[in-house]
Amino acid sequence: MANQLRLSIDRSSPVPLYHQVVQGIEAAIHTGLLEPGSRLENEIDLAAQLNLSRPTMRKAMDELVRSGLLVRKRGVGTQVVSSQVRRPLELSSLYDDLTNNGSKPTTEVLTFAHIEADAATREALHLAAGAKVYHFTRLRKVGGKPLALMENWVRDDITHIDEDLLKAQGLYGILRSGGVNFRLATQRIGAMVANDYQAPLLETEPGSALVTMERTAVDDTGRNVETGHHVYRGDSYSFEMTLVQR
Amino acid sequence: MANQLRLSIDRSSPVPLYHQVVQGIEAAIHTGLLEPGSRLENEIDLAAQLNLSRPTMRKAMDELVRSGLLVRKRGVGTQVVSSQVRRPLELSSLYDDLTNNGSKPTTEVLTFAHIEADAATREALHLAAGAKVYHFTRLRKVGGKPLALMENWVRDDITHIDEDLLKAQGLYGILRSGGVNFRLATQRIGAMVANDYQAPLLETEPGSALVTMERTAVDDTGRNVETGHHVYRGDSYSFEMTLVQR
DNA sequence: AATCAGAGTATGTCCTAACAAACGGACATG
DNA sequence: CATGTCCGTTTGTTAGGACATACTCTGATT
Repeated sequence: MANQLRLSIDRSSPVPLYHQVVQGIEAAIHTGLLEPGSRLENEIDLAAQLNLSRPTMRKAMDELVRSGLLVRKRGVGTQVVSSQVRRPLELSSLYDDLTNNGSKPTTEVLTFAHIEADAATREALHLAAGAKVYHFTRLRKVGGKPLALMENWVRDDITHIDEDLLKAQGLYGILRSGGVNFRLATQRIGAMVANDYQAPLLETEPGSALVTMERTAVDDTGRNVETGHHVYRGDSYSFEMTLVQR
Repeated sequence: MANQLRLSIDRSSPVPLYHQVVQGIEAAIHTGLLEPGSRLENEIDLAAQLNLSRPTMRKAMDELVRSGLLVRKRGVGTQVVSSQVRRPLELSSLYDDLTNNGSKPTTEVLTFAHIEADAATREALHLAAGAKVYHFTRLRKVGGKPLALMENWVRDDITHIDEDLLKAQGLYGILRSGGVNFRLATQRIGAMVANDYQAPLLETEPGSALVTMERTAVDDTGRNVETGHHVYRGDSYSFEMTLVQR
């Protein structure tokens, strides 16, 4: 089979070598140079061809296996699984997802307040009694069509937030500009039916299906930065993801 | 801070050393020995204490970072993020999840057939025209209460399937016994409202919220083994997951 | 001819070693 | 006093080697 992968590695680039390999193989798979089901050469030969050490090559393949593009079998070899693997659910905001997608989302800020956190919020954000948070609800539209109704609570000791900022960009963009490095988030996805408050805002009927998401995000210092409760129109939004066996 | 982690490593065990470290640290975090926010000793000292090399220690920490239990920062150190991290959504069946949870699910097979695959199924499973598949719908209950209504299509060239098998165990269990090694799955989660067919089966009202999931699973040979469309009662099921920034 | 053992191959695990880069605090300088 | 620079600490990247283990295929044996 011996696919000729003519990857080029730039050793003067600040991008780590293993990551250059990841990008190269990803590109080869997406452009169809490496077809699903085809076998790659063995790690040692590939490493030798690129003048890389085996650990570096392995680290690259590890990432590709984790992301679901490759499959390894001991004693057999490494195989391309699929060309159309979705990126695993990313730690990104809806706003980022939409703009990356070429859409132009708009945001309406329905309510905005700087208030003392209630018990549930203090619990979610690990705040002391009396701490204050930003609380706001937003309506996100794409192409003039409402998509999501979002309610969030954000610590106020990170960066200043106001209505104008929220109108102009996504929450995660604001927080990142404020120096937050997100590390992980826990979220829960479920379903509910639209109530009399949600339905007119989302321009749908009470009783129609909504996808719900609750999320709490943590930054690299271990602070719970943000928690939110979002609902999406069920007829125009769903969560797509790839699960990889480990 | 210097937390004393008294892990023990068994070099005669078939369990890889790095995985023993993962298990040890996981246990320490869950038992509260390592509190959220506390800093671990640096990699080199930890490795030395256990008589391990630094790469081995790093590989263990890599896994813990990926799973969201730890956070690393160059020049600073490694920190415990949270003790209550959910396992990332696993490549497992609902049946496995429930039995691991201590519940005792029951399964009713509503329909069962061995039929020629329609166009959508051939597309999803990458089958040639005329290929046959198993097609069945099941109702899963826990504690006598209906939870999920599941419709699946499965290749017939893997292992024999019949109603009795489906009644006794989960689909993934059957397929695994038949020699299938699952590698990855793509799935989509959304919402809908119960229709007149679903509602009575799930013992709920038409118009109530349902969580929907569509999934296609791939095994280690690259075959698309199974595809399904499931609906869950929105008031008793949701998907929980942890997203990790990479 | 069927079955089993072994060789070959590829990934899995583990080691030592070194340098790079980012972070934070201490210290020196204006 | 404020600011910038340097340095120690810690993680990030890369190399090269060694042995273990699982799988496949082939050849020998029964």
